[in-house]
Amino acid sequence: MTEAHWTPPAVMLAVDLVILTLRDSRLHVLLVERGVEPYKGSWALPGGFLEHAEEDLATAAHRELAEEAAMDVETLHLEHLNVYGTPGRDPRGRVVSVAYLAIAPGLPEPTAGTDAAGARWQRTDQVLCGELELAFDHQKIVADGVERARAKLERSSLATAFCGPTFTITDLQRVYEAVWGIPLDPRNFYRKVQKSSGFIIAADTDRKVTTGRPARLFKAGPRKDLYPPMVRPTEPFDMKGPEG
Amino acid sequence: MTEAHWTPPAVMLAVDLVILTLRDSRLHVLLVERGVEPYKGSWALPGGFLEHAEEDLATAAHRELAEEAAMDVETLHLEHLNVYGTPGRDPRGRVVSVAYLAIAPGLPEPTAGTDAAGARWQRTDQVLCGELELAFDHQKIVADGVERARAKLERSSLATAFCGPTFTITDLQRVYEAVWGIPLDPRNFYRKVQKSSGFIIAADTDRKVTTGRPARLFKAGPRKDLYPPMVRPTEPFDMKGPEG
DNA sequence: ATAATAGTGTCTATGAGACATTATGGG
DNA sequence: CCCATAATGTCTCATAGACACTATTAT
Repeated sequence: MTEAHWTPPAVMLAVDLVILTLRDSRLHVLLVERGVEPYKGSWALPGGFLEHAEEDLATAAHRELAEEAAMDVETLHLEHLNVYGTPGRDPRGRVVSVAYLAIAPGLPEPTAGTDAAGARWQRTDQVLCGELELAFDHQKIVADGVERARAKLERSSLATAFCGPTFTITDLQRVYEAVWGIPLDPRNFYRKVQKSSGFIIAADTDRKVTTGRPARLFKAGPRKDLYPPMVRPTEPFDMKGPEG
Repeated sequence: MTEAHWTPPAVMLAVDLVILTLRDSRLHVLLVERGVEPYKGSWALPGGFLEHAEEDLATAAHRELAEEAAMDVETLHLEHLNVYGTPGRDPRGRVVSVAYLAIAPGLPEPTAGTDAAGARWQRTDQVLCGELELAFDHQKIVADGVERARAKLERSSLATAFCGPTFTITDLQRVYEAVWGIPLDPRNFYRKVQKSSGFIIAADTDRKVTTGRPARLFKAGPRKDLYPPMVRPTEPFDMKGPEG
């Protein structure tokens, strides 16, 4: 706003969604197959432009999710992830995309919506290593989303959101292992989680039926922020590595 | 993108900057006095609209910083903070603002640039408690920026960026105390920081002149991510408080 | 000497990690 | 009985927090 009667340039605003879930003890991300140019036929994150100038960003995110993947999860909690606005990232012109992150328990198999040729769950590790190439800069967006999820497991009780309404402590451990990508000791995990006051509380329902001793069932506790945090192991610093 | 020949609506894109620094061992944020409507005369974060449709967001942020606060800190590292796009947050129409966060050592007293009537450093605690009301939703943006800074001190070596090129361990402690808003034990802090490999390294320059024993000088080490993190004390969870 | 700040040592409680052991179900 | 998984206990080491003490300058 340099001049009095100058009007700011308009840009196209889009939303992109990183929907993470757990399937077969592996972290998956929701992808759609693009039905229109550009990148027609490529896999991409669900998302799209604002419908009208007054549409709320979160509203647009939910709408795109329903349109492209036929998911009407009104209850899905979307969290702002980042903004991707490098000029040239979209061949259609100046598009600034606001990325949202959602994390949820075993979601249903998606079906392609009106705007997409297909929709499916994809293992995040296959996306991160480049085994499957995504449209636009969506690989970077997925990487940011996964890293955010990893960090959130440490200080928040988010992991319980990956599980169903009730779960065993082993179920919870699987979440941490899948998202962090490392194995954890069951005994120590058990102690740590139970000692974290307010994290999980016993559910007085039946136990989980399985081979072996039946496990107790728990549900998410009232605590949202964990203290002390569940610190994830990191390699120590050796004062000479290229990074850290 | 529902129809084939439908074009997305255009929105006005703005950037806002949360520039944090330390003055007199207190956290301060850079504010400008608005010279134009709306909110003319109110204090607000520096920022403004994109100049043209192809301008990069980070470029716009640096430009606004120079225009409004006469700061030509090209080297200032701006980090994406959040997006504020609630319809109605700006009376001029649909404005989506991308907030950036920067953290730097004792910056100079700002001078009002071409677009602002004034510029000054303001204590963040006075902004957060509402003692000074800001334009738009800028109080919320400041709160988000401060919380982000607090969290970053734990896992990154960011605190050294608040200091000059060399600093004493006490200087570093003042940073943590000011940002976290709590006192720390000097002896334990000393041990902890020195044991964190790669965090700080001794500078073989002179010692700091002061009354009392002269202090050793250090400079930032190569390590960017701290492990184990410098966990900030938090009140324990009592299973009944309204929050946690 | 005294004041003032820098830097070190020591003690204790707690948590992390490794791993043995017991408990409880189904074949 | 054996097998599989759940749940608990024990040991050791590292760290956090509290705080006494020594060191080095200026006045």
